[in-house]
Amino acid sequence: MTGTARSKRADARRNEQTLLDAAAAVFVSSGVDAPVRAIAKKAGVGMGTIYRHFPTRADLIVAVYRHQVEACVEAAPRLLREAATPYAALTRWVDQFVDFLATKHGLAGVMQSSSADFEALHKYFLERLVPVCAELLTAAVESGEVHQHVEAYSLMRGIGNLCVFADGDARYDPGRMTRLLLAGLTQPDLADPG
Amino acid sequence: MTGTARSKRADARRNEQTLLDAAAAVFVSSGVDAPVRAIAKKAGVGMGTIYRHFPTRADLIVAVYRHQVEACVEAAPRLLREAATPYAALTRWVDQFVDFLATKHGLAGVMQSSSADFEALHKYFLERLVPVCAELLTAAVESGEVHQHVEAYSLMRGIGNLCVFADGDARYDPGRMTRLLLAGLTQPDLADPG
Amino acid sequence: MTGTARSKRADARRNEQTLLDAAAAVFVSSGVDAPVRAIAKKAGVGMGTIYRHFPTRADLIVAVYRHQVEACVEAAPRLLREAATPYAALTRWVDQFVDFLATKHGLAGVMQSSSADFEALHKYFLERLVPVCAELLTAAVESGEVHQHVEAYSLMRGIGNLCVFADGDARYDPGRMTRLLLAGLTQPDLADPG
Amino acid sequence: MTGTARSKRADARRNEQTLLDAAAAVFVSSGVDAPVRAIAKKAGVGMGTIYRHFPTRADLIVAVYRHQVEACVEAAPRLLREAATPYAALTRWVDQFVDFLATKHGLAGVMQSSSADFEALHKYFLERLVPVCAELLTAAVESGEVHQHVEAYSLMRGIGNLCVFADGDARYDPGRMTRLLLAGLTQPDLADPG
DNA sequence: TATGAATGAGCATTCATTCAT
DNA sequence: CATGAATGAATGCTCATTCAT
Repeated sequence: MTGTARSKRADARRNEQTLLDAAAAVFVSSGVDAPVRAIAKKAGVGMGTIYRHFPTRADLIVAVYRHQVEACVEAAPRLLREAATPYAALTRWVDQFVDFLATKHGLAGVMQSSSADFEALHKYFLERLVPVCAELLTAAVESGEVHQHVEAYSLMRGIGNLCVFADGDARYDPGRMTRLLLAGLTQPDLADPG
Repeated sequence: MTGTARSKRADARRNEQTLLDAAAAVFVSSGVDAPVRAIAKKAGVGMGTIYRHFPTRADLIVAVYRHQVEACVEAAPRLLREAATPYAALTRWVDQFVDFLATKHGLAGVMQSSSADFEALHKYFLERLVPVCAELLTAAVESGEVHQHVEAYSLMRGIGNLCVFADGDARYDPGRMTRLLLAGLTQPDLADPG
Repeated sequence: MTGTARSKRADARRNEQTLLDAAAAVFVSSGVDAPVRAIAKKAGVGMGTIYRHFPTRADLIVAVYRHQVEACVEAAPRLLREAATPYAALTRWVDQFVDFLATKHGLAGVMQSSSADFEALHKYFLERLVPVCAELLTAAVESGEVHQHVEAYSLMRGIGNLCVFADGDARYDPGRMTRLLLAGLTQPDLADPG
Repeated sequence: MTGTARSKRADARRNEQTLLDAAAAVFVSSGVDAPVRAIAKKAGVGMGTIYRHFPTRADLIVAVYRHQVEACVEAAPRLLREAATPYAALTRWVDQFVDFLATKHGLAGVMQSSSADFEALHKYFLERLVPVCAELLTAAVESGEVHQHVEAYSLMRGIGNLCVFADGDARYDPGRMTRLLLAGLTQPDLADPG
């Protein structure tokens, strides 16, 4: 009995992983808005299977990226310990996030979408990442490295945006751009030119 | 005959302006992805008329925003003359561009898109703006204000990205973000934390 | 110009009639819930054409049956004038309505549905028919022929129900049943058997 | 062995009752068209179990309502004995049937349906009830109370129809309507108004 | 040249039914 | 025998695009 249940669960889990892999692949090539049919086809399953495992698209997207988001969350304390300074930790943390996000076609957009369909996704990303970012940011302010005030939410949004449409364009380097953005934070004051 | 032809052309021009005004209005309320039908209705013309004047959506979007893009292009020399420094000119130029872009629901996204559908749009924006941006950037480098090397193309893309999904989110300020990005350019060196 | 417009309108009108005929035919064979695709196919048009002419299913159903409903509405005064008594007028009016309704597979059901989708339909049928029925009923009460009190709404619902699933069953005669129902109204009192 | 078999059968019966109770509950809240999944969930069993016990939905519906249908069947002789007259017995019998049917969301509709899916259901209801109704009707004719000729089949269909869409509409009373229908049967003659 | 009716591909979603475990 | 995961047909609806008038 337990054996049967266990093997079924194992099957389902295996299948779920197949789904997540397929979805990840399709998201890369067609964006996170890719047709459910396309994902199902890639995974070699029926559409119903997708809906069974992930009732909403937001659920699927969260599931696809959860590991990497959690990895970001978990990386922060370590970076804060290991990096030379809080600002260095922030920089490396942002690097990691950018490495994750830059190739996820459309994720940045949907991650901050206010559409009801993506409510859960929006919440998940922000709830997990904003506090971590805030911690790093605060530490960097307190260490005297960051002089500009920016809300963690706003910074995350900016970083997310810098990653939009980044894949497939060799001439655009989101990592470089985020580094510059962070460098801007260290500026004592921004002269007002107008 | 000439008179008729002339007045016909005048008619056509008037007509086209009506179209552009209508499109601009609809773009504001429904984004640049708004159904052609909606634009035609707003303009009080048939859909065929829109297709006649603007075969692709990219053509229409370019036409709608051409004036403002050209205004950006033309503003650069003046800013370079009038601003206290080249960097100040660059900053004010970027401000102007952001003011334009940030409120155009969906424009930033579509402008950056590498989708074949928006090829023309993408090209137009970059062809017009990148050289101007390059000029300002070069001047700011030469004045010793900007220390970081960045291609104008890359910077334009970054600025454009910072404007994505900006409207409707009171907590995110694309102007502030672009200022920080530009501030990053003035940094003598970016310590490598990893 | 007028000519062109006129011919277009004529085309559209012709087309609309084709649509209504097709819908009526499909409603008979498959009920008023028939797939839009089926109606479109029967009419030899694309689905979009259906949606263009009749944005909601309720709109389509109303359009299909409007003539007959209006015929019922208009018949009442004449019947009241011509029939021997108000009760006779009521009877003949109900006969006419039953003749209309009995073959309209599913119409009775949807006509009284409280579903939001059929709101318009529901309202149309009841707003048109209940007042007429009330008039006939009142007259028959005042003439001393009808002794049982029944709201016109309730009677219409009952008559409608008696027509459900009537087509295709030779052994069930909704006309006969409604006659009996009406005959019940003339009864001075209903003994209470329990 | 016998003991095991017996207890297995007892188990099965218990199980089946659980299913029926669950189905009845779901039918009340979601109608007799409720998804199989919902019923299985309510019963705490897999969907396969439902299919094993009741291969078609009609089988399930029949099983759910069999007791009440049989109660109707069995009530007739008693009513015929106890009621003041055969017509009174008929009236009370119909009342009982209406009380049963009117609150079974969708049952009346499906019971009357000639759809192949519900063939078995349709047949069961009519085969059980028509003979009983015929008996009551004949008695009432013979007692001189009923003057109108109606086949029991036709009457049952009419009564069933009067119960359609009855729940959820406070302004429609199927009991009242069936009483009127029966009252119509007592009428000596129906004048032909045309 | 302008109009807008018509087309139909494309996508989301639900659920009856089957069958491997 | 029971379970419930998987399948995929069915259906509603939108909108870009074409083309007869």
